[in-house]
Amino acid sequence: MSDTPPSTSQADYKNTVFLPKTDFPLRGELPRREPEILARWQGLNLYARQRDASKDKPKFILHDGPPYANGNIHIGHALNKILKDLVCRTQAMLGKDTPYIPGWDCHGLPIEWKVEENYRNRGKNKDDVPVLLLRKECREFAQHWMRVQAEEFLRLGIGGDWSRPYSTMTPAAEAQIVREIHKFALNGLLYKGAKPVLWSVVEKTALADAEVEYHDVKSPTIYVGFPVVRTAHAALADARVVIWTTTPWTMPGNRAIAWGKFPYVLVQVSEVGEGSSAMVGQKLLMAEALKDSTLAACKITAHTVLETLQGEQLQGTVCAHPWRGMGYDFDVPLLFGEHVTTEAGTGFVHIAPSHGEEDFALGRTHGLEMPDNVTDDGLYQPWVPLFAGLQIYTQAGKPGDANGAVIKTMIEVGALVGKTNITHAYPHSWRSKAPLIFRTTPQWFIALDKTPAGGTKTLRQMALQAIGETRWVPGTGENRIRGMIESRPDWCISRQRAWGVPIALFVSRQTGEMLLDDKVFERIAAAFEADGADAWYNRPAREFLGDAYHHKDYEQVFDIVDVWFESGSTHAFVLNDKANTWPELSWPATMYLEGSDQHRGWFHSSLLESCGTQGRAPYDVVLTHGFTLDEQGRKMSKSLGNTVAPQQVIDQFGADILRLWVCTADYTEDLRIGPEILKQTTDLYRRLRNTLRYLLGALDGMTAAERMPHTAMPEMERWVLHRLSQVDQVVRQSVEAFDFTKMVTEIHNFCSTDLSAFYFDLRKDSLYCDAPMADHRRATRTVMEQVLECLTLWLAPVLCFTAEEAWLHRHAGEHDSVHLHEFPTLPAAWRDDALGERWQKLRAVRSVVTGALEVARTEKKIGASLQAAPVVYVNAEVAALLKGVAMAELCITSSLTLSTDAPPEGAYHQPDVPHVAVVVALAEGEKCERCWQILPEVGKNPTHVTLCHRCADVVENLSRAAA
RNA sequence: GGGCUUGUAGCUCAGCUGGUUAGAGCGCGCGCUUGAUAAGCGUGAGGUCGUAAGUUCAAAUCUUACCAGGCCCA
Repeated sequence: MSDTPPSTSQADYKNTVFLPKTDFPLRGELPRREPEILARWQGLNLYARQRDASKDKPKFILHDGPPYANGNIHIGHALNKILKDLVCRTQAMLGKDTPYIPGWDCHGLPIEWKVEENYRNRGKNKDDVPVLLLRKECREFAQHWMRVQAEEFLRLGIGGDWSRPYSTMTPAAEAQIVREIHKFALNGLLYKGAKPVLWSVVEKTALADAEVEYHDVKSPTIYVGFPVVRTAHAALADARVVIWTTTPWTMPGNRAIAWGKFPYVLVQVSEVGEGSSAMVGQKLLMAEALKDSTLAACKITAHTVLETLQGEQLQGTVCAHPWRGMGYDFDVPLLFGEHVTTEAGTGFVHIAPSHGEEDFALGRTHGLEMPDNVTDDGLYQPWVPLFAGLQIYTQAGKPGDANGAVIKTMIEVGALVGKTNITHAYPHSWRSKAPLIFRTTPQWFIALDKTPAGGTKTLRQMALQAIGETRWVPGTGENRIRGMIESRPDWCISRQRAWGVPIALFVSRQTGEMLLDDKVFERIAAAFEADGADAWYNRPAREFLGDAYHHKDYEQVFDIVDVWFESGSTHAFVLNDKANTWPELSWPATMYLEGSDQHRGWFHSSLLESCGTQGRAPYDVVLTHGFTLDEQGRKMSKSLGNTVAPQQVIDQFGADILRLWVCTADYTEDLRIGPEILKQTTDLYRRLRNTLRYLLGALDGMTAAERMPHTAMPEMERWVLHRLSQVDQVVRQSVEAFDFTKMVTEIHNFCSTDLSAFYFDLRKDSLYCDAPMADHRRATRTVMEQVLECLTLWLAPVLCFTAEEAWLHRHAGEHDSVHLHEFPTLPAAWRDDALGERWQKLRAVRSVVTGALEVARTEKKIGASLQAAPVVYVNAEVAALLKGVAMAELCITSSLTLSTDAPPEGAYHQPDVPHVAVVVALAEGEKCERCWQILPEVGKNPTHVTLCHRCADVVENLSRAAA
């Protein structure tokens, strides 16, 4: 090295190479950096600036489905909110105004429970707590979790007006909800009916399904013979129809017997065993399939079969209640029951319409009486003959004296045929652990099959029509909700609870009719507007009733409305709100976007509510997503230990990783997440980040003067621009279809296959070694600048933090943000499909060369591809394709020879690329110290003996410029 | 039990109305590079398309059953 002039030392040549230079770090360190970016957005007041900048653009209104404010967010919440954010951000970048007002669902049972639990822990009984105090604590509880969840959503990068969210518990919301209820009262769809519910006599309240748990208990079961009094079938004239029940206490409520479509037998008892209740000579009717088990249970040891008949033949048969003449003188008809099976019992089911779901349905169909036999605390009502005042369950949750008394009376009248015990699953309260009873209670309903006042269609018909007029994404959602709306019963909207919006009505004590008076309704709504729904509890009734009515004539309804009715009304108090709190919104929403469970939930209730009050759906598009599962496709549960918490992902990887995960999975189905999938996501992220980083480094010092017009560019640069326009098209189409998977896949493959593995690799030589203002290099940097711009903008909705970081490295503006820009509008001239096809072929030829190089590498003939100087044998057609193409540059070899001669024996070729064969030779000459190409010319330049001509020129010019 | 729905390489996804040896990216193995370096390039190995019948000249693609999941109901 001593004879080499200092100015031409290797180290100095290295300094003349234009390597990528950027402060954009290789590693994201997202958990640390994202909060800084969030703080910057807050400082910029970004959301407000976005709204301001887009206020004249067409609106895309994504109405937020309110999560329930009672705990930290889980991965499902994260998925939902990220998808919403993706929709809003992509639509905004397409040129729409996308105001987003997040909301919360605040009323309802789970919160009420939690607050009650706090009381119990302090040794207090919730019944002793004034209702307004309870409601206050519920409100504070919900407020707390709203704040917590808002922070968590914000951290995910969800853009929205977090300073003005909506909630279902503001006075304005509660007032509008009550107005919506009144609309249903006035249009005639609201009515008072009855419904069987699971009732706790200990807590003196109905229980929701979620409050019920099942435990095995031992129950007395009795076989009772109902004497036939009228029949079309002569043999049955003096027979008894045998029913079986595990709840003897329901016998006073019996009003019918149900049969099934299977064979029955009439047997005559000829012998009974020890302790049998049956009597010799009795004729008993039971299902053929259950004969043996029934006879055995009733200890009937011998019998004769008198007759076999089909269930259908029982039509018209009527029994007497076993206690006829003792206050139970009504007829007990035999009716067909869809639910009757031969799985257990006798094939006859005792029907007590007040004490069972199916009993109730059958009773309604046939107009059976629904006696109100049981008090709130589990006693027979005073008017129940024989049993008034007896107890079904005690206040300790133990069986009372009712069952025993019923059985005793059955024996006395000779109706008991048999008695055993059974252990079976029975519903219990999950709080008091007391057994529950079915009890039919008065409730408020919205009628599905009634035409509202002034309308021409029933609510069900309107809803079905609205389903057809809505765009469902994916399309399968339409079937699902249609099936539900077609078959659902009337909507029961009342709940006997404290934490919610009361069904603020008055009912005449005299007629039972509800009071329908606009003025009364307006006073109620005005009071709610001022004080919230608490007004219903803390103001006297006469304040609402006014002078026209006397409060003693009316009963005030204190049931609260189903929370689904409330959330189903959000469109009314958010999109359409009277006070114009959110003037940027409008009704109906462009889109509702929730998990697929909401076909039964929010999509459903919003549809019914809106059809009932507005005659159409509150949305144009409904997008649904699946559920998050673990990597094995199992549902996540704490007990399985397979949950993935969003907080954990954010702390370990960053929110952008979670956002990218959403974009790699197909959200129309269930999505899996777990360690391996997250690792894959970080790998994808790294590729995207590195592509941005490389471009930022390559563009170091880029100036406008360097830019080159499209038409002056080399073919390869024009090909890249063509690819940009293709990707742009896919991105836009994917956004229109809400297909973010396709969008991200396209971008990622472009980065990987076209840029990193091809274009960047090939252009390193020009970028690093050409003179700064060489045409070739200018073209490269002009294209790279466009590529960076496109990638940053396309990725902005997905990697909202990383894209911002990249954007600011390129456009250092104190007040700028990538999120204030739209997708790039690319010149139509960039699109060149012929060029695209041509380059596909060129890359195929290239793949034969790289294949050949790989063989040479394996044989240790070469290491780097620049050591090679392949000879490529092609036919005339391929030769024409390659004419004018710098093949050595394309293949990153130091030189390359084309030949149309026949390839020698053993030349490398690939079956998928015909007429191309390659023989790898070593490049001749010395290695240029600067560009590393091996060329014969190296050593010929007296000043720069280790450089090629190009590099010597560049270095000369540089040192001249420096001097 | 009912309604809707899913099952393609280790992972995430493409495979249109049935038609040549089932594709991509990532990961993995091997090699190269050390001037994108906790990066980059090349190359290779991975799938009897959940299982089994059936329709058809031909099925991942249509039908049925079964198995394993998911959501909602009962």
